[in-house]
Amino acid sequence: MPQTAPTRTAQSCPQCPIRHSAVCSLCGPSELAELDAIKTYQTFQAGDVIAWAGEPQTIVGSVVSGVATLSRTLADGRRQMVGLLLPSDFIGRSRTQVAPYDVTAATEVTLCTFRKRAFDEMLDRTMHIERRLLQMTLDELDAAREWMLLLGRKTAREKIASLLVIVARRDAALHRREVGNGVSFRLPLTREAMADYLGLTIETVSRQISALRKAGVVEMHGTRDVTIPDFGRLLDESGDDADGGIVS
Amino acid sequence: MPQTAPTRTAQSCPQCPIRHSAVCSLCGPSELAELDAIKTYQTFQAGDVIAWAGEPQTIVGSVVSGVATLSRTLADGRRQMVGLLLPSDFIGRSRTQVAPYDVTAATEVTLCTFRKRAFDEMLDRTMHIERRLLQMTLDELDAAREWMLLLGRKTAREKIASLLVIVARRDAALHRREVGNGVSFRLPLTREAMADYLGLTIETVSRQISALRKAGVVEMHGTRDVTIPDFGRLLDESGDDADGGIVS
DNA sequence: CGTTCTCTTGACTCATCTCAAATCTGGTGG
DNA sequence: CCACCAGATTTGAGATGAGTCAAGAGAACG
Repeated sequence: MPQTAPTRTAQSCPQCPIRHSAVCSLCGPSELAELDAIKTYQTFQAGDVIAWAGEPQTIVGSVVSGVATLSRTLADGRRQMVGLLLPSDFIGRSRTQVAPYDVTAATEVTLCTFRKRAFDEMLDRTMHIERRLLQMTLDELDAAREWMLLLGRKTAREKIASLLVIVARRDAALHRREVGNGVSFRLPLTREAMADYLGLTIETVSRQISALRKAGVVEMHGTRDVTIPDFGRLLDESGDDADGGIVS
Repeated sequence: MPQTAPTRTAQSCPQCPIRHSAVCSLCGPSELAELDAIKTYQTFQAGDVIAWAGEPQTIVGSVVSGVATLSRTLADGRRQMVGLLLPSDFIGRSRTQVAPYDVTAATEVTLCTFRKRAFDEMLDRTMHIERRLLQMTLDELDAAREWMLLLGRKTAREKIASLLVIVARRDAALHRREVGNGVSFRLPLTREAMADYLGLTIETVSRQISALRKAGVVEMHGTRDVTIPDFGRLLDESGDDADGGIVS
């Protein structure tokens, strides 16, 4: 694994793309200035490991752009992704030393990182960061539980369809569009990453994508670009409650 | 489902069994008095539904004794447990209206519930409750992710062994003992609840327990009481990193 | 244009599920 | 105290979805 050193750059908070959804989103101007003083931007290449499970925690900060993954590995090499980190998501734990997960860049990833000590001290002084961190952690917990339902009870085909729904929705949200018939997007994950995400093997992922393609549920252009001609059809395939169930 | 009305009782905070681990554990005497004023104890019978997914949220509070479960159900009835609520765990979400999960009493459960409005106001005024809630939510997130690894990558036999390890550890912690060879405990879950927890069918749960019994890994006395003659052996069967990996 | 990696497809195996029946357990009323 | 019942659990036999192993087809890259 060719671990390249992260690139460091600078950028100011007010025009930050994640200003209104990241851990700093409840902060006022003075708190923002404090954060500004302790932050550094770092960019990682796709495939780079940002943090190893069990190693002392060196990084806390937000994903500014790109996709990173959290994963755990069993002694014999079986691997399960347990989190997907998208722009504005927070990496690392305040007030603890070791992360129990591998953090890996799935695409090129830029992070806004904070000096850990200074960040922890700010947490103690202000309640805005901590409050936002709680909201975000609760959202992560909901996502993790939705994911548990997928892992425990869905078929391979439903898992693939569910993943496509998630990526389509996120992509639409990022571009401030509605998901609808004919949406196109690029998969930010390799087949292997998809398999790790869904608790499947690469071969099964590949077969189920082919099956959905043959059934006309998705159209593939090359191996990463997807078009969904009928989004409702994809939703049906995902196995989720058809009538929306809990609208979120 | 014979839904009995919960029993209401009273108890004072200082001698509360979960005083030092619940959401109130960082609170000082004055905050504790405030909480005391807005709390009510409620007891539910095994099998009672404490909250339905999608219904307006009526309860926020802590589990004082007993075991409750969080679960989600797919349109066609497939069911996955997504959380196990033990004494001191917090039920409900502040500042939101609907819970996305069914909350069910697995055993007789006593809750220390708070008036929602008053509780939310307290959250805004003090930081101790919110801080503790963040710690607890992070712990829940870690547990959820560990669980995802189990659901996505472990075999049925490993899943059963893992569950037994978890229950044995929790039971030992509750009685302030070490887990060791010869530990005994009672399973707080039916076979069906175990199946929902592990993403299996009850038949597979039953078969794997029988297999572990025949292999001498566990001894069963009746259907709920378990003895583990060799805890290390059970750990091996759980598939987790043998050398402890991340010691937590 | 090879080389190398990723992805797809095929053939076969096996773990887990499904359907069905037998057995056990705890509770109830006689 | 015992017989009986309903629900929970165990066990069996067969079906099947996903994994494994192996090979071939595409893409990406120098």
